[in-house]
Amino acid sequence: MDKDSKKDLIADAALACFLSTGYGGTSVDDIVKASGMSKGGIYWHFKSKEEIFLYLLQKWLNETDKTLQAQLTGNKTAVEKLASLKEQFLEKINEPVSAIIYEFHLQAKDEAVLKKLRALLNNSKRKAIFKDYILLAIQKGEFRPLDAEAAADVLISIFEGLGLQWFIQQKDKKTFKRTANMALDIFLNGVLTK
Amino acid sequence: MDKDSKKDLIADAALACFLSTGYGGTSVDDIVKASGMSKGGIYWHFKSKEEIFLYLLQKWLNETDKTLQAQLTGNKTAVEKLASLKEQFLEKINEPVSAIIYEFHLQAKDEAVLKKLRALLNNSKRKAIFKDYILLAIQKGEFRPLDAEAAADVLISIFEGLGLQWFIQQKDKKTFKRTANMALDIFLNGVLTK
DNA sequence: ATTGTCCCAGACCGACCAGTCTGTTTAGTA
DNA sequence: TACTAAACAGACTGGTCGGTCTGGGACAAT
Repeated sequence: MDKDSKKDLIADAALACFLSTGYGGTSVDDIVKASGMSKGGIYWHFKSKEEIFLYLLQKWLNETDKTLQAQLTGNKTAVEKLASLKEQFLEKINEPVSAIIYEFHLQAKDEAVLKKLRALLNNSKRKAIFKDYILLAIQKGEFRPLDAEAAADVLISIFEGLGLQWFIQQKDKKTFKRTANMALDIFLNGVLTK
Repeated sequence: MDKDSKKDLIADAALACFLSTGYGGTSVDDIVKASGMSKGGIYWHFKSKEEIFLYLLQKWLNETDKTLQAQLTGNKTAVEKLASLKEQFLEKINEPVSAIIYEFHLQAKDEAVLKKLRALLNNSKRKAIFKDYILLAIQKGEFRPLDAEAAADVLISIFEGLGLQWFIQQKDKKTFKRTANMALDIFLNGVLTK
């Protein structure tokens, strides 16, 4: 039992709570119940609820970066990479992590906390991974020459937007898949060399 | 002074609060201060904080639908319409309404409230407006034939995603404009007839 | 056995917050 | 003027929540 295992246990329980009722909607006592620990225990490992969230976010960003890198690198074609990323995306679609980040950002009144949040998000390699993916595709002649940085942001925006649309609408998954497919179809049609 | 003017006065004050600190981050007392009214007055017009939010949301959705329709109908070309919509979008970008809706959705524990929220969102004509816009563009031969319903969702997702990216990152507006331009460029490149 | 430290349990506290209640003013009517 | 009901004002309440505090069990070291 390594040092951080208890910390992760608490964080995992907190994650489950956040995913179902959001950051503001879950009390520390909820995390107490979900983790099976006591309040004293939790506050021995973390100094505040916000710190739990930020710890959790960092973990999640790291993992996401890893899986993202796994999808977007290698010898496959750009189209294939994006398709496999889409599958990954559709599997994880029921976790409204983005919405929770926005929520946390909105209600954070302490400027220091906001600073930490921004630092975490900026430290994520997500954007760089997307950018490299696009640069490589351009280099290989798959994508037409374009501003890779901006295109990376566009791709991120598309996925974010899709995820949040799903979160709000919660219609049938078949319709949503159709929309996701259409999104990638339009995107690829817009960037592939003719 | 018509019947709803006071209601709207309260709602406007509440909107200002929500936009700066989110739904959960603003207390009814905040709205009291911002509106210049008393708690008794507010609760005479609204029966709960949630009701204020939903009233506000309805108002906002109606107005948004109107301006949207103004941008996306008429004799202009599809490209011109989208460009003017983009300008409108860039002006209003600092109002994180979407994020607040997600926040509200996340923390809403009462199922009845969620139902009302979904009903409001479904009653919005936004999607239909986008769909009609796309259908017309296809009919006029500007866009290639495609699933207008799905494409409408894609366009909405792009704008939503862009707005939330901006909300989180808060970098310089110039970079953001570049991204927004790139997004529309890619989209149009993906849907225009060749 | 005793001391000390790590890790936790859970009672407790002060702040805050949505909503209520009582009283008062204002506007309309007769 | 007298009456009524709408439209407030603001003190108050019950409950919740993040965080603290005290105590204690486990376990190693002396």
